[in-house]
Amino acid sequence: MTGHATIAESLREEGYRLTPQRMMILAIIYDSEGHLSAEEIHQRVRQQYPFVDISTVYRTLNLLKKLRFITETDLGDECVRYELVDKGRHHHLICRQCGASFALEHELLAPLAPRLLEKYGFAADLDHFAIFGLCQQCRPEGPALAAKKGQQHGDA
Amino acid sequence: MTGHATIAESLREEGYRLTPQRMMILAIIYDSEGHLSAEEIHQRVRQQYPFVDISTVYRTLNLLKKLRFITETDLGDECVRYELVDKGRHHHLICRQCGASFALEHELLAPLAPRLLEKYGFAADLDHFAIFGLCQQCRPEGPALAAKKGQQHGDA
DNA sequence: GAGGTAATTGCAACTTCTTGCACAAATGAC
DNA sequence: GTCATTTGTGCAAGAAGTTGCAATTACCTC
Repeated sequence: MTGHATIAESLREEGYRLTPQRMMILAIIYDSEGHLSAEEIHQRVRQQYPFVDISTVYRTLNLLKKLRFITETDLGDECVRYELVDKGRHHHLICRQCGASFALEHELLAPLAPRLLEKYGFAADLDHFAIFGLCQQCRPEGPALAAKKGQQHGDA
Repeated sequence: MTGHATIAESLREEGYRLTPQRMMILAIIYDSEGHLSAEEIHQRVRQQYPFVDISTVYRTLNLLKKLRFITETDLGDECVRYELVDKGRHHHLICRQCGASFALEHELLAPLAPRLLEKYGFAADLDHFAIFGLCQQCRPEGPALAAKKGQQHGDA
């Protein structure tokens, strides 16, 4: 059984029906390397089933999100993206000035979970965070030691 | 000079104009205790200036957000809320099952910033996080030791 | 205080995502 | 395989937020 079929089977075990639409959306997310937007998923689905509606895509994404098979991450302006949870936990550092995005391995955030559990009894979903800020290039006291202060090399 | 007037002055120093609309929106956010939605802000503004458009509210909120006078936080479904940054940094633990929200003091998250700066040269904006997960009541191995397993006391 | 200029606003159209509803189809029983 | 049940889908309308544009107005200079 291939990867997305495993998730599909779990869906069915939870009492949800396995429709071709759901299978296709799962397969597309599974096969994709990076993060997909709802619109991208919709377009790929339509290459096979041209009559699938965008509302079905959103409803399926919300279901998969609720069951925690996928994560939804807002990677900056106009970019909500979806990805399988178990494709490896990772997070993003996103520069609010230039929009650049950097990967952040899970290890740096991981210690937070046990501390939240211990202190608040709260089991945090640290699946896929997007942390905004300023990258090295855009910090005023950045690499060139404020030589470019006031300049921007882009705008998020 | 009252609090919101200080921010207004900063706005002007940055080259932005002080319009009555902006002053009012600032005053409303400043005077409010909790987190306000765009719609709430719009309604309060209209009590004084009935002709202010919702788009002006959104544009002003986006400007204040860009200048980091306010934070925008998604506190669960259908709830994007705005708050002054310097009213004290705090974060939220939000239960995805029952929707309950718990305050999280900044201290627990604060150590992250220097580590991101050191390791990635990234100056993170750790202003106002919303961390989703399961609260003590909703965890299967929660307070009553799995007695209520399978039950939900609400739905986010 | 008057005038010029460019930022800001209100309006309307638009995009993105959600929801209600009637019909279609996945599942389970026979 | 057929039938009944109940979930899921497509469509269209709606809610939330954004954008283009002409008119307004805050701010600077005189």
